[in-house]
Amino acid sequence: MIRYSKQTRLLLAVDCIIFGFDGETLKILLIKRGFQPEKDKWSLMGGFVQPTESLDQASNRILKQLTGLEGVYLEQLHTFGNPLRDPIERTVSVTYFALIDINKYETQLSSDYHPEWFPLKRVPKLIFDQQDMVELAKKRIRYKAALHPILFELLPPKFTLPQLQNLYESVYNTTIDKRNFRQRVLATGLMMKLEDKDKSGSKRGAFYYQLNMQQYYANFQAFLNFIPNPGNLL
Amino acid sequence: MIRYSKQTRLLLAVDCIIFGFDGETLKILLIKRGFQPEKDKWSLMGGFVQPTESLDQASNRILKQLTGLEGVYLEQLHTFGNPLRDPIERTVSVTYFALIDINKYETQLSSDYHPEWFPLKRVPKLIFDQQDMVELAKKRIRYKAALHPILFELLPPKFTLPQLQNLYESVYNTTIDKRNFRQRVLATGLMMKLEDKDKSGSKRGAFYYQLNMQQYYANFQAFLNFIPNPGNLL
DNA sequence: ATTTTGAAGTGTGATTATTACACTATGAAA
DNA sequence: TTTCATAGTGTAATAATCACACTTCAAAAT
Repeated sequence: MIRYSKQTRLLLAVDCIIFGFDGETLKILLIKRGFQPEKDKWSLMGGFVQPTESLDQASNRILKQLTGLEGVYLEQLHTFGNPLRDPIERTVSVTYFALIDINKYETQLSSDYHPEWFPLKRVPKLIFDQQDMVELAKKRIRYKAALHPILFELLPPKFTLPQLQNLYESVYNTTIDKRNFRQRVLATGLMMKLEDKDKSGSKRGAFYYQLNMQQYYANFQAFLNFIPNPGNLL
Repeated sequence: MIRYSKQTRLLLAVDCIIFGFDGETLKILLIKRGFQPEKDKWSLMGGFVQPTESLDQASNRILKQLTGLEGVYLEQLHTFGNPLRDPIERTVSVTYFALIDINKYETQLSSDYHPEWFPLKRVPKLIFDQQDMVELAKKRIRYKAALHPILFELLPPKFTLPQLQNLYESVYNTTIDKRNFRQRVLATGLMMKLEDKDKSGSKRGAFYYQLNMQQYYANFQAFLNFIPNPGNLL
């Protein structure tokens, strides 16, 4: 086999920042690392890129390994390549962030990794430079969600407007006027009102909505304004 | 030395998409590839990541190698890792895009690589998946410039408003009303009007402006609207 | 000297988007 | 039938955006 001689080869890993929303706060899923170094420390779910797989395939594999989920929102975030980030051997890490419906996850939990959900404000110390990865992912999700309807990926297929508002408020750590929020999001035409209500949150019940997938895909790249004064909040 | 045994190591490269603006059109800088495979074909400037350098260091090194420039705008774009993208040996490429002042470049040109500027509409066939890299870079620059004042990086320190407008019009392949454009950009407070004029473009001459760096850094993350209806143009 | 020329520069009114803000409706439980 | 907690609704004021056409300047030509 011909090779590019004299060049250094190195390890390539993929690490996933997995976001979920429990109705209250935005959380990320961490595992207890299963091997040395830093064994049993809290860590992002990750793994080495295998010889025949692409980076997207690797990240999907890793996500499925932990959550059992496929076909979820997964986007490449950034590649971290500081030469000393892994003390054992140089390893470059391509990070992805995933947005999953926390309910779908809970039923298919793979417990090999002792995974746990942590609210973003209470993320434990992480190994290597994973703290930076999480920070960057937080920034990115806020940035992107201010303009594009990605947060729906965190909700079940049927959701209520109060749920959606909670989600936005928790992502941006702010409060939004109910009337303005409803007007704003309904004006996008992304949501269809359903007949039935969610009665879990109140006696009166709140109407369910679901995404209009046509509109969703058509408008995904448009600059939608989901939150007031987004620039102030990032 | 302890290592992660049994994992495959692979080559890591950095490729740079270098943008410049000549006053007329937005261009990228390409080189004739100096080694096999695909020797002498048009290619992005790139190189392998060296054992002791970070990815940012590698991209800066590569950019300097070609242009002689340091301290220019350089941002990580995306990492391409399709296992078959390089036919010789698996090589993952971390791409960066650079925005440079084309005038600064011309004086320090390194000709070892037979570099040439190509208008974005007339980019020749590129090797491997570099076509995808360029497409993505184009999208990213449009996306980002719609919200953040990055295009100033393509202009000399002193520039005129007609120049700036030309730049925006050429990036978005559109025309913008002069009055609205001036109002819009001056309202950001990013620019300071200078005493002297550029007389090269007209008899009357256009006033030079320069960036107010305070404002520039302070407002960089804010969502500024530089072009009308950005969502329609991306 | 006067005129021509070509780009630079300027202001306003109409439309649209955004914001602030407070009460009523519902239905279960007490 | 009253209480309670959350769901749901409208409007007016303000701000942002858009469309649109003429004047100013200074060099070059006459």
